[in-house]
Amino acid sequence: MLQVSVLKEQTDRVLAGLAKRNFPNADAEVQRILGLDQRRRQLQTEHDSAQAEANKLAQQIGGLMKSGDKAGAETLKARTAELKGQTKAAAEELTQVEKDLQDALYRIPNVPHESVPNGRTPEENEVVREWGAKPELPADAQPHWELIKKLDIIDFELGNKITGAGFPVYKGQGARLQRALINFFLEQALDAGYTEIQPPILINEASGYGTGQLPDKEGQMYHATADDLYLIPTAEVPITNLYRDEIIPAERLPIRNTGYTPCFRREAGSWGAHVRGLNRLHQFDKVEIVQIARPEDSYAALDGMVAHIEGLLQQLNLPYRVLRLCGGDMGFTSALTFDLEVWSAAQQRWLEVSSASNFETYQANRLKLRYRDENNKTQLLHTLNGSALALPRIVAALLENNQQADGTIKLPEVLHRYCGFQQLG
RNA sequence: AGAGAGGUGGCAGAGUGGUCGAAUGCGACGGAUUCGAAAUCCGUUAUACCUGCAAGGGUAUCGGGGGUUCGAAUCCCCCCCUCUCUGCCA
Repeated sequence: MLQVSVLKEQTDRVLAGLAKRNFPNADAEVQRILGLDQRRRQLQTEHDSAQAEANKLAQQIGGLMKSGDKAGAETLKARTAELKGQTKAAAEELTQVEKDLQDALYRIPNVPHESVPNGRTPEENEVVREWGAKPELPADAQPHWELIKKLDIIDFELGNKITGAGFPVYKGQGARLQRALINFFLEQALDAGYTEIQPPILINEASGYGTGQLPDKEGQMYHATADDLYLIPTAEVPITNLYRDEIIPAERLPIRNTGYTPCFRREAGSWGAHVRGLNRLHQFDKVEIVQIARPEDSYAALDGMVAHIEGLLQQLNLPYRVLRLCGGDMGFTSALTFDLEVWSAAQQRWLEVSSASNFETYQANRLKLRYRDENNKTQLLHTLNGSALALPRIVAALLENNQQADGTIKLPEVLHRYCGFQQLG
């Protein structure tokens, strides 16, 4: 969430940013928050001064009791009772105001970076660059959902039997290709200086709030209600929450972590014509990269992450393009997001395989994730993350783009040593 | 899962109703001493919020929440977690 101080001191910038997101009623919401904050401070002052007097009286009463002055003590107690009523009333309203304030802040999305283009729909995202040539396919080329059936490497029917729709079973070369991709991605991240993390894939409620999945994306996560835990939608959640409530020593910055996890998304209401095959799943595999950086370094870090992801796609020889998301298409918590899309030759469309974002202090504020600056003052850090990469659509593009006339699939050379084979089929 | 013990500052560890935000030790930082270092000595060493131009002042926090009391780290209730033993188990 945003800091009240930012809303107060940079109101115009915030409002301009929210307009870029087409966020309704921004002005009224911000004014309401500033009003609540003012009331909060007022109540805090009232509470504190009443409590301060009560604390003093309690000491005096202690002294009187010791010296045996019962009557004097009783007199002071009467005054104490009065103060108690005051502190209690102030504390109760304070709790309510703080809750209202927090709820209101939770509803305000992050302020977009100045480079974020205007726009409401994905069509208005800015294409930053394109790489690679779209392949020429054989005449009888097929989409990946036909190829996987023919090759018998990914089985939706079986997944349907044991779990349900959107939980495919990877078999034989399909399973080995998954493992190979995961290893390739992890090794590449290690080479780039990231530290590998294996986090839990169930998280508690506090972690969900920390990175912003809760409260607004409640319905997107699978909820294990018996233990009140959530299945992670991305490794971002546990890996970033590692640093919740921490003050990081400056010399440890930036923190660069990577991790492979399965990811679980309910994707409620998002099933349509374009979600066949591997295009959208309830469970999928992903290697994530996460950075925690000083504010002044975070945009360079974001560029570095995008460059790293591009390097992966180039080694896989997948044509891709980099998009700078417009205000209307950006995630709630992000200040700037680059999406990377690969060309799916048989479907003749771009598939999103990665999203890299800088959240600035939006997550860090919830996480209470800080460091000490040169003046020894605690400051919020910036958090960033990106997929490097999500597997299913990579597999879809690899299959479609590399299908041969004889029905086999040629795999990019970089994967051979990880797979133990050079082609599928 | 059952029984027992316990959760205190960066760490270790005292504190069982009053001047305790908390002894002491270690660590860290600053200074003295030294040619320099070790040792020694002196000092500093949490976070958030309120107030103030500032210096400062105030409030809260001893796993979390609630309660008793003029006053709670200390007493009571609920929850969470850790350790030991027993059981179960990859």
